[in-house]
Amino acid sequence: MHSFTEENYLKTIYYLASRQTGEVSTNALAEMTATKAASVSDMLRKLADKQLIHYKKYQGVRLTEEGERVALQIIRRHRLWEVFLVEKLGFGWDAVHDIAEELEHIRSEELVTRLDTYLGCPQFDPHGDPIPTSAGQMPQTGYQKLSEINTGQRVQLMGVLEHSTEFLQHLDHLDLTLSCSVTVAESNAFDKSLLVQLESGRTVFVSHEVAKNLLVGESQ
Amino acid sequence: MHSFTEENYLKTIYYLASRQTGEVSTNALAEMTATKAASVSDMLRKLADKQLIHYKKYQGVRLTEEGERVALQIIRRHRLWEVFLVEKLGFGWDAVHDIAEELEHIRSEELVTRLDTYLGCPQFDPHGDPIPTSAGQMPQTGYQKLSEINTGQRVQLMGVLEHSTEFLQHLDHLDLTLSCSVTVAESNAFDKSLLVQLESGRTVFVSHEVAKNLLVGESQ
DNA sequence: ATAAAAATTTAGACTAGTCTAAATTTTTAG
DNA sequence: CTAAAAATTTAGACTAGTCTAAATTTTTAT
Ligand SMILES: [Mn+2]
Ligand SMILES: [Mn+2]
Ligand SMILES: [Mn+2]
Ligand SMILES: [Mn+2]
Repeated sequence: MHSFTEENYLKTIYYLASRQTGEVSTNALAEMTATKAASVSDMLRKLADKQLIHYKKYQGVRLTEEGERVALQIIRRHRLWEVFLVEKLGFGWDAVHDIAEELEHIRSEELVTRLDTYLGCPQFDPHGDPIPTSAGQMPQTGYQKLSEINTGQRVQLMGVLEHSTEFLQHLDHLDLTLSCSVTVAESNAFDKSLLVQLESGRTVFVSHEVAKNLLVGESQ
Repeated sequence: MHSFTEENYLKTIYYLASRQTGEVSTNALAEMTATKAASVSDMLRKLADKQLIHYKKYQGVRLTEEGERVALQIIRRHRLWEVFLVEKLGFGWDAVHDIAEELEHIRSEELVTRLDTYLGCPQFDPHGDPIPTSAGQMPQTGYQKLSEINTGQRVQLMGVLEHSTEFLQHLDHLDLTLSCSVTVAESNAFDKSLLVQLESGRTVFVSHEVAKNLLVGESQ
């Protein structure tokens, strides 16, 4: 099948493509995978040979249908394992990503099927990210960033765009957990920071940097 | 830390050493790892450089204390994952070995600790193999081979020495499951085959080849 | 429109792990 | 004790994935 490395490139291409329009650049991939552009170029040629990406030299890449299928399968595994680690083993949501990065490469269709069933076919991972279906579809969510919410509106915290341990621990510190309801009490015009009221009545200060990385949906 | 490949060599050295006296030979390792003797020689030099094995050229190898510690850790992970796959995900005991071969290399101390707790700190894997302790001790079991049991004796099936899918499915077919009690009804002097009586009263024919690979303990 | 800057690819080299073929050491048999 | 056989190691080569430095292409700015 495909090597760990190939799987990781495909996943990264999918991720970068989902956050922009047009082709994904060599440099963006190099930064994301913590390698050099020269190494990325080599790998892109290989992935193109295997028909996993569309690639014209100097023009960036995008996934083929087959490439996207593989990418979504890896993302599905990653997110299912994250659910397992949090729901069954009791890990914190800030501690599971790196372990899932390894578990996602275990090669067994049967394992994924059984794991999914065992977990009750979850729709979202511990960070609110939707879990691709076994048929290879990425469920769409209509969430907005907290930074785009008007003052006075009440919304529910549905996901995060940043997955670093530091960021997630900061949210824990602020008592901002997934699915909690919050009201935007004040918006500071100068630095775009927010004052946000929790259900408990307590208000917390949320910087623009943080608000940009929080996904929210209609309350209730 | 150590690469997958290094971990697999250490595990294999441990396995071969446990089934013989004296040093493990290059050829034995080559056969077991399905590589060539030349490749094994290269790797042995590397493992010796890392102080994981005692190695004198042409004289075979044995694990150092550190090498054994690493080997036991991998075996512990392998067996805990096998318990998970059978007990939690509902896999058959004949289907878990290959998946565990991959899962055993996931690098997280915390993961193993939590998995162990989650599984209720099991002492044995689905094949009756003892699970090394977190302190790095391999529990000793005083089992005998079914092929060494005298006619008329009643014993309990405690483990298997052969882990192939084919062998395990054959046992399923014979209704020989772990912890079932059996009585040796007849022993055939010519081919050493046995007639064995199950608790149900039914008798099954067990070839010497099969009996050699079944571990039994005192009944009850 | 062109020159400088930025992005990308190519060239050549390195490591881990593997192989075949050849050389060396140990073991076995006579 | 010696010669053949068996086991093991060494030599040289290959692949996947990576790197640095150099070459090439594209983009940007005057
Ligand atoms: Mn993750
Ligand atoms: Mn996640
Ligand atoms: Mn096994
Ligand atoms: Mn086992």
